[in-house]
This record gives sequence, structure tokens and C-alpha cells, in this order.
Amino acid sequence: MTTEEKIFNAARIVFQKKGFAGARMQEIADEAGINKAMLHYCFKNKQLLFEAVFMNAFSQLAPQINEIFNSEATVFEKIKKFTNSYISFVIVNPYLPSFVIQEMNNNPEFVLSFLNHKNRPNPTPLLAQIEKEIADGIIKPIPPKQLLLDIFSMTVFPFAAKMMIKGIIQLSETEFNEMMEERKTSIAETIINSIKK
Amino acid sequence: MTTEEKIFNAARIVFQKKGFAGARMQEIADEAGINKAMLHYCFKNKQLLFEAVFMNAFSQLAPQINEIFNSEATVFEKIKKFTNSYISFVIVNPYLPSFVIQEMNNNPEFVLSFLNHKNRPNPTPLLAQIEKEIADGIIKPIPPKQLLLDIFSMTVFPFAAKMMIKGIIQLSETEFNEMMEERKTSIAETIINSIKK
DNA sequence: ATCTTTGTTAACCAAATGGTTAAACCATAT
DNA sequence: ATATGGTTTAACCATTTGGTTAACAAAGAT
Repeated sequence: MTTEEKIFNAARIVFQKKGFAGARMQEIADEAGINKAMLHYCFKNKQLLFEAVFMNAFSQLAPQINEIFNSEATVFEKIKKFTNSYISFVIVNPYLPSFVIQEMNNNPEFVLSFLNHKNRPNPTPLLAQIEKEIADGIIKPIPPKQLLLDIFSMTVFPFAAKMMIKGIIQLSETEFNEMMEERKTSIAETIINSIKK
Repeated sequence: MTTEEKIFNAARIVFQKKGFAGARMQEIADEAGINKAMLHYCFKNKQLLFEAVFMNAFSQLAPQINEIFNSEATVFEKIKKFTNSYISFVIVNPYLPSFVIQEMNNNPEFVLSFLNHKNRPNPTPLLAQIEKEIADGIIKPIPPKQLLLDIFSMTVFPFAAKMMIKGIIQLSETEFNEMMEERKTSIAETIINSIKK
């Protein structure tokens, strides 16, 4: 592993745990097991190191969404596949959703740089498909964007608000993970139950 | 407005916008229009000021949830009432959900102090009621905690991840708000559609 | 009137933090 | 071997930041 990779991995861990403002360059250096000056030698400054980490995190989430949403399957199949594979992915990258959400909220101006990003999730084809299946009588009438938002919400929220959920519903770490396993199929069931004719 | 109130309101604004780590005592003082030393005179230090703000934010959300969930209505009525009134509340307090979620994630140890808090949202009665209505054949079989999590997710997530949602679905501020207005009723419809027999 | 308590400020301080520098290290080409 | 280029480090620096202090003002209490 190159020094740059060591730094990047360390930065990912620290930034995702503490956020941009809470992260300390020294902590990243310690985590990487190298001298703090190397951070600046490799990544110039904190902002650029952060942007590298954030861009990477975001670009891990985005193409995965596009791949499923823009495939040839039916809406029902896409919903099943998305919830299942997204939850699988997030279970092994648990800090990602809250990290991305937090930093997008804290740096709204930074969001703009992703609207033009080539790997931006693009829901347009799926929205059109939903409209078509409604017109074809396969799906009950529902505003397509609301449906999309419902799916995202049920899938991502428990990970984004993990600590709050665990606190309110009183779940241990194991129980939380078991519940998320169950959600791989239950979310799609709930949604499809609700919109199928 | 007393000086303490001025400080508290300023702190709420700054903490909710920047988070604990990103907030600056000087910025809070400027926002309040008073000298920085007054912050320490009134609230001792940054941590205690933050805890006052956080506790207040949390205790605004919690009783509202309890009131609805522990009332005498049916599950369907509770879902309708909760989504409607919660969204109404959050529309005028848009920073609250992301603030609470962010800080609970960043300070997991801090979460514990709320598990014993008297105003903690307590879902137990509602969970029991869901089980009863399932046994009575009113609601389709579904793990009650999953149902509760679905409702929370659909209601809270769009506000917690506002910037990301606006970016992905390409919504203006107005369109976002219109969609949230629509959600006041559409969430309950979706859920109830899915679980009613 | 003046003493005492409470509220308020400007100036100050020590520690933390992001960032720099100059020297040392090390591989590789000559 | 040694000169050269990139790599790495310890020490250092300037600024920011949370927090303190001592003086001052204002308002009751005596």
C-alpha cells in the first residue's frame, strides 16, 4: 500500500467518523502511521484531502444506484434489487450515508459540484418508467417522485440515523443488524404491496 | 429577551447550522450581539451550551411523538396524524432533524443520557397496539418495529437529507416544499395501503 | 450616600490546529 | 561512489479557538 493510499484510508476513517470540522489532521496522520507533513505533501491541505474522500464516497454510492435503476427490469424488480443490494453495501460501509448527508447539509455550496459529476445518480429514466407502468395499469397512480423518495427513505434512513433509531426503538447492535437484514426484503414488500394493482 | 435567551437562540442557530465541532463561540457571540465572555458567564463552556441547545431540540421532538403514539386512536389514525403533524412541525424547524441525527452519530456516548430522559419517545405502547390489531385481523402481519421504522424513515429522511434529495431529484426549494406538503398525506396513504387487509 | 451583588466588556492567555521548512533518507541513474 | 530526484521526518510557525481575568457599570440593599 502506497503512502498516499495509507493516508487516504486513514482520512476516510477519520472524516467519516468525525466529519470535516471535527476531523484533525494529526489524528489522520496517526491513523495512517505517518508524519503529519506527509498529508500536506500528498494532498496539499485539509480541504483537498476531504474532497478526495468525499468524492470517492459519493462515487461509490452513485453508479450502483444508476446501474440498477437504468437496467431493463420492471419497476417491481428494480425496487427489490435496489433495496437488497443497497442495504448489503451499506452494512459493510455503515458510515457512508450519514457522512455524505452530513457534509452535504453542512456545505450546501459544495453540493453543486456533484450535480455535474458524471456519476451523479440520474433518476429520470426510472421516473419515466414508473409513469409508463402507471399508464399501463401495472402500478396504482402515485407521483413517481414520491415513490422514489419513499424507497430512498426506507432504505437509507435507518443507517443515516442509526444512533437515534437504536436509542428510540431500544436495539442492540446485533438486533439493529438483524433488522437491517430483514429490511433487505421487507422494504420492497411494503412498497410493492402498496402500489401493485 | 434576557441575555441568556439571546445567547441560547444564537447558539441554536449556529449549532444547528454548523454542528458542535464546526460552531465557533465567537460566531455565537456575534449572532447574539454580545461579548464572548458572556457565553462563559451564562453557560460555563461550549459543551454545556451545546447540551442545553441539543436537549431543547430533542425535547421538542420527543413529546410530540409520544402524544400521538400514546393516544386512543387506531393505528391508521395515528399514522395519519403523526405524519401530518410531524411534517408541519419540521417544515418550520428544518434544521432540527439533521442536527439531532448528526450529533447523535458524532457523540454516541452522548446518546445514553437521553435513554433515561423523561421525555424520551417511547414506542412500546404503539408496538403493542400494532400487534393487537394484527391479531385482530385489522392489519396484515408485519414486524411492528419494521412498520414503525418505515413510518419514521419516510417522514424524517427527506428533511435529514434535504440537500442530497434536492440534488438527486433536482428540486428547487419551492418544489421541495411542495413535495413535503404532499407527503403530509401521501406517506400515510402508502403505508396504510400496504398494511390494510 | 455607599456597599454589594449581578451583568458586561476589552484585553489577554494557553492550548490546539493547519500548515511550513529545512534537513535527512533512500532508491536509482550515471 | 556519488549525484539526483522523490520521499519522509522533526521541529517550527502563525493563527485560531475556547476560556480567563480584571476592570467597569448598573441596580438593589443598607
